[in-house]
Amino acid sequence: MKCSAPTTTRGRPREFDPEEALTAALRVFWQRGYEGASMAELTEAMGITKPSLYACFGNKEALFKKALDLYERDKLAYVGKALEAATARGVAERLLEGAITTHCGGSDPHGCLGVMSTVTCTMEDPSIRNFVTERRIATEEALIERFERGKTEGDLPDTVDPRCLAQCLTTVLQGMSVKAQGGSCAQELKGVVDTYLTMWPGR
Amino acid sequence: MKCSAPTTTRGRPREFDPEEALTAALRVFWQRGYEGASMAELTEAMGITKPSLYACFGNKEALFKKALDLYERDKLAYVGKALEAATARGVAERLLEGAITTHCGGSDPHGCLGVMSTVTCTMEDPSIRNFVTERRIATEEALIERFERGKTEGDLPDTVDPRCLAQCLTTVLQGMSVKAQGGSCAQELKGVVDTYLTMWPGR
DNA sequence: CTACCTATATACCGACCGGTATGAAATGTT
DNA sequence: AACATTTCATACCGGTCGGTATATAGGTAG
Repeated sequence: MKCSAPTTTRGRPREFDPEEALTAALRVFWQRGYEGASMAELTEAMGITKPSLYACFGNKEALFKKALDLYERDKLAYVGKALEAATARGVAERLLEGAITTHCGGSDPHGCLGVMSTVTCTMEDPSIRNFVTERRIATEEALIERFERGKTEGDLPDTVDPRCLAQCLTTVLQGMSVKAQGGSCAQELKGVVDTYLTMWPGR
Repeated sequence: MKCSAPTTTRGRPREFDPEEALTAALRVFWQRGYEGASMAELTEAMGITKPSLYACFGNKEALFKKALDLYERDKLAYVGKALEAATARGVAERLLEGAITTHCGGSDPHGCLGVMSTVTCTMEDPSIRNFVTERRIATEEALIERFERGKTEGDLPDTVDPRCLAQCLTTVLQGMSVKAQGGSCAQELKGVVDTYLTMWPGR
């Protein structure tokens, strides 16, 4: 990978920090979407010129994938933590509250980059679409397995299908992202979460 | 409005049907989004040339608004019908099932044009964003009022807030649109709907 | 028929798109 | 000092974007 710092630095040293630049790029993609983010806007936010960007990150598509990686690692870390909750209900609570703070929080753009990409990249070239879809399916499968475990542990009634319950929860989470992007405030989403958790079956 | 047929037809008659053309434009917007739909693609799908489009519909933004009007009138007619159900649960059932057939149905593009526009037009000029937001809020308010009525009629427990319940339901509906656009099939959404309706409070 | 009006088709506009060629500047190596 | 290597800054590439000027074709009104 070209953007990783080689052990022996030959040639003119790079004048910017790739991680900082990638963080800036992530923010642009986050609020403009993949197509909506222009190279001009990206380079300006990253504080570098286009040739530097292409030399370090490849092209727009590769930059987006790296930004999405960073996004999942930093902003979606709460998902992994949520799966470690003691009960199925605890998992749902942590996911829903994490979604509020992450997608409706302080200085970051509202809404989920993954959801946004799912919606906008329906017709994009398959490379980037598959990249987004894989991540989504992976976390959903992890959630299903967690609820299957919860069912064996008595967290969920025998009547509920763990797969359907997991998909219902992700549906709510994705809907919350839409609402956040549409301008809903954290308080409004809090009401949705509380209502949904009241309806939640089991412990 | 220029595209309405005047009673006395002077000048060369138009060679296309504006409603048919608008239907074709709606389909393009539906699967490409507002920004993703190019004028070239639109004119080709509509079977007319660019000057004809501009003369009849104004510009891209005006065309999109007219298409969104048509969309709500034709494809979202089930929403108005759903509000006429006898009970709050009946309303939810009709909305959720209508969402499946509409957003995951046969020949039409998957997903909801309104949700898609909400997500993609976050940064668009305010004119089109407000246009989308107004529609969304209007239907949400109607749903809230319907659930408030349902609560007085005993459809809902005293413990639930009709506003929060309505917003929770719209969250699920919007999430279903995301899932449909992401490739989920009707059967998968059916599982979500069934699970959610099982959790539904009251009749 | 002539005058007038409107829709059509073609070609074009400046602006922006993602991406790159080019040459100078800055380092390590010899 | 001379060279190899890498980054930087500038200017530029063909293509597409939304939108339009222009001229012609097809109608009604008189």
